[in-house]
Amino acid sequence: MNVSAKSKYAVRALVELAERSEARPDRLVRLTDVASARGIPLQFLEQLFASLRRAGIVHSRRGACGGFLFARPPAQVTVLEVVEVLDGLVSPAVCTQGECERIEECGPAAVWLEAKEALERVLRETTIADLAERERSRMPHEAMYYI
Amino acid sequence: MNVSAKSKYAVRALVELAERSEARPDRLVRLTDVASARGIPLQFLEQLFASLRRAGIVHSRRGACGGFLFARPPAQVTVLEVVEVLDGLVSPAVCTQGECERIEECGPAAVWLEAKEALERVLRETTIADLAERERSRMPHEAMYYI
DNA sequence: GGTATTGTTGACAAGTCTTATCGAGTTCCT
DNA sequence: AGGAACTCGATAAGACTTGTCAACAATACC
Repeated sequence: MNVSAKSKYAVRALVELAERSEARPDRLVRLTDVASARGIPLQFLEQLFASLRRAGIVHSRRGACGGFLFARPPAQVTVLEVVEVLDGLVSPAVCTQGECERIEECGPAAVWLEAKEALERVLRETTIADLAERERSRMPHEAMYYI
Repeated sequence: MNVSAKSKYAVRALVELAERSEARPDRLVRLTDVASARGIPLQFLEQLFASLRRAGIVHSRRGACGGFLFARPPAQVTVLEVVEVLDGLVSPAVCTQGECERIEECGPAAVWLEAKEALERVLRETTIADLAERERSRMPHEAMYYI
């Protein structure tokens, strides 16, 4: 009953990406910078962003001056979406017995389903932009200059 | 982001235990019977019930005519409690960085915390007795006779 | 064009978690 | 005492997590 390190890393990295993209909309963001800013193993982060790219959450460009940027505005990327890409479907539990044909009558199954829906609701209502906003309002960065 | 098979097995087994204890309050329930009734590997179930016993959820007696019974009424045993005994604390995520001293300002951490609370709320509001009740009302057992 | 820079891909590996299985030990009824 | 029934610790296969490594491909800049 845990969100994996993958999802946690990815959410933090996407918040960093959102901040850097907003500060310098003209250029792509290198993973090297994100990794060192947030203390995430670079080569692990590359794996995560490859998945995010395939899922259509970010775009990338190779080569010098390459990097990543959001495919959609961060306000349209929910935490739930990120978690599902990296951890698979969020479903606290499915019936252990494969051939359970009376799922409708199964008390335990109903609880797991309710739990899943409560969890999804929370994660779906928060976007990457929300998190970036929260971070900015609570931790005004001295080193961040607006030109 | 999954409840382990341990918890799912345990909840189902506890529901069975509640039903059998109610039907025959005078005698202890053998795990052999629970395991075969619910299709749970017996020796795996023994492990789970050893944990439940240490956690004070059930009592046991060894030897002939031994078995298990609830230490408290099933109406006072929540699903959350069972899951926490078997799966550990239900916390979707904690900060990946061990030495994160600004937990209060961390946007991502707040989301994980909210998710955790939503999940706990659902699991805490359901008891084993509720599940046994649901099962009884939806699946009236032909073989169950009330004297 | 050549070269440095940057993302892409796949293989691999240590550690941990899950899901059991086994056998010896312990307790209690008869 | 003897045996039935439950208890407990050790062990283990397999999957998953969390990374690491190395070779490769594309792009910009000189």
